[in-house]
Amino acid sequence: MLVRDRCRGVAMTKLSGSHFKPSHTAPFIAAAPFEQTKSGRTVQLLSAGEIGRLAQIAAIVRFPKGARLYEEGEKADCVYNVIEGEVKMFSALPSGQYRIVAFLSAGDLLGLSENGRYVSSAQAITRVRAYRLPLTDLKKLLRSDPELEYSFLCKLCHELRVARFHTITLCRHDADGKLAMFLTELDSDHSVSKKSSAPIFLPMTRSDVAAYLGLSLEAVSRSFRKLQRDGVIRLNDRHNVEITDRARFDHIALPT
Amino acid sequence: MLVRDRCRGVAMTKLSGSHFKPSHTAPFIAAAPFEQTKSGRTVQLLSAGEIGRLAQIAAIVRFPKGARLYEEGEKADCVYNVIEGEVKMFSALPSGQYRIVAFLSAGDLLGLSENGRYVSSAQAITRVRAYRLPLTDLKKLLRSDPELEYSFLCKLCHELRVARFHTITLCRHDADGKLAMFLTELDSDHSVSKKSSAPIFLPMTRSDVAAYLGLSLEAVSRSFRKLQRDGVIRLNDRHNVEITDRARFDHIALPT
DNA sequence: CGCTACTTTGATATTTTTCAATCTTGGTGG
DNA sequence: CCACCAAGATTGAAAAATATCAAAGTAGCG
Repeated sequence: MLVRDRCRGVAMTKLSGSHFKPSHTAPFIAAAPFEQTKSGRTVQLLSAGEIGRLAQIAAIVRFPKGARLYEEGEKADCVYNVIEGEVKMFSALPSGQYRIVAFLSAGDLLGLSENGRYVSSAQAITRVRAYRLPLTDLKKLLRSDPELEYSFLCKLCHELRVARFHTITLCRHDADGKLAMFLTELDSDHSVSKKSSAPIFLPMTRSDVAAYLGLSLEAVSRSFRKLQRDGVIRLNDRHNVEITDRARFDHIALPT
Repeated sequence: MLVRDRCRGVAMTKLSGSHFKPSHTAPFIAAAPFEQTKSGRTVQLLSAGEIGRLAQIAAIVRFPKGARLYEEGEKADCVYNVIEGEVKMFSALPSGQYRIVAFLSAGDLLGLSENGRYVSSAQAITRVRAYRLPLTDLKKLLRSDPELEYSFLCKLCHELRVARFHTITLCRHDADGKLAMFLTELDSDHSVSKKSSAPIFLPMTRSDVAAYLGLSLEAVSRSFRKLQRDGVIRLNDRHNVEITDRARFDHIALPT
């Protein structure tokens, strides 16, 4: 069943429990679990049953590039689970600038509120597909389903770790180091193997990187070029970076 | 029943469900809830029943000033709920420096793990009293008690918001502004009313403040003195600050 | 094909870091 | 009770880095 979301005019697919498809079109929450695992990487936290129950309250929504999922201060009524695409979560500052507090992609949750209102804004960096979970339904479901709730708990722990690690990146005072740590972060998201030499995809602009790293966009640009001049990375194009000298790169990315 | 913790040699009190006392000596988890509230402030998330069930698996532990609650990389077996005192959570860097990712006090949780190991170290800044919750018991309890689990969920959301706000503080490039935002953070923790002119207590050293704000300790010291020279704050002693010109202070603390 | 948004590059100014020395303070022990 | 000691805090001067301002170059999109 396809319905039209009156509020935002985006296409929505209403799911029923029996219709949802297993892998790419089912709720997916990615995180590193508490327990010891062999891979040590992020995994799908949801079991088949949990996916099914979540699917019953979920609707698929699509956002074109640049669309706002929600605005800071707006009344919070939904949580989103990203299926594909990239979202930036940011706060606007009085000066007119903005700071990005997180980049979110497949398997991530956003829309967690405080006092009934969204704490920051969310905007699609690329075309985005996501599950929309009405807050009232979700709350009811979580309180009746400890297993599912536990998965959400793990996911939040994971996000907390990521946010706290981000603060360590931000404490650095060298732009090259910040950028290298940022690239490492992106790299670890998308690749399972450590020694990935596959190009890293950066959907965001230099401005966004700057707003995430607490740098001016000029400093970001200069660092990209400097790392390239030094033979540490190669910029295939603005949004595709390859690490050409892993040893030197890792050395720069090592927190100082 | 008083038992001795063999691992750390600290005094422990074993609680039984019927013995726990209601207010200051019962598990306490502070956070701003999702829903709209009148105060908008952090509240005790736990109901009487939840407190009781949590108390059954909890033991009170005491740590002298400077004691380590746990070390980064250590096998994670317990979560702590701070009753009183202040704890710093930090990561050591290869250079020998350290970065503080969070200060924790009454009502806070710490010890959340990844892959069965603690992600950062925790050290008592003052004398600390806390509940120790064995991870296996806690997990079992949470999975059987959705209401309690929901409270933990809210707490994690709260911590995530705090951590993300911290990144906005770290993006500033002026030491005065960072310090003012930090003082605001401390102030909002401890006071319910906004126009508190009560002195702010800073249990941590200048080094700790620096490690939290991504500054050198000299810069922190200079900012304290500068704000005092300008009549914005007054340092009663190293650990007690009073805001003497709220308007100017707020202006400096406004994110830029 | 041209416009617009994004990126790059250059020169200067501001700020903090760093290194070094001195000063305070809180605690200890005689 | 006082003196001493060591950790923590402050201050100064110089060096290093990014921010800022300004201008020109690219690239994607309609």
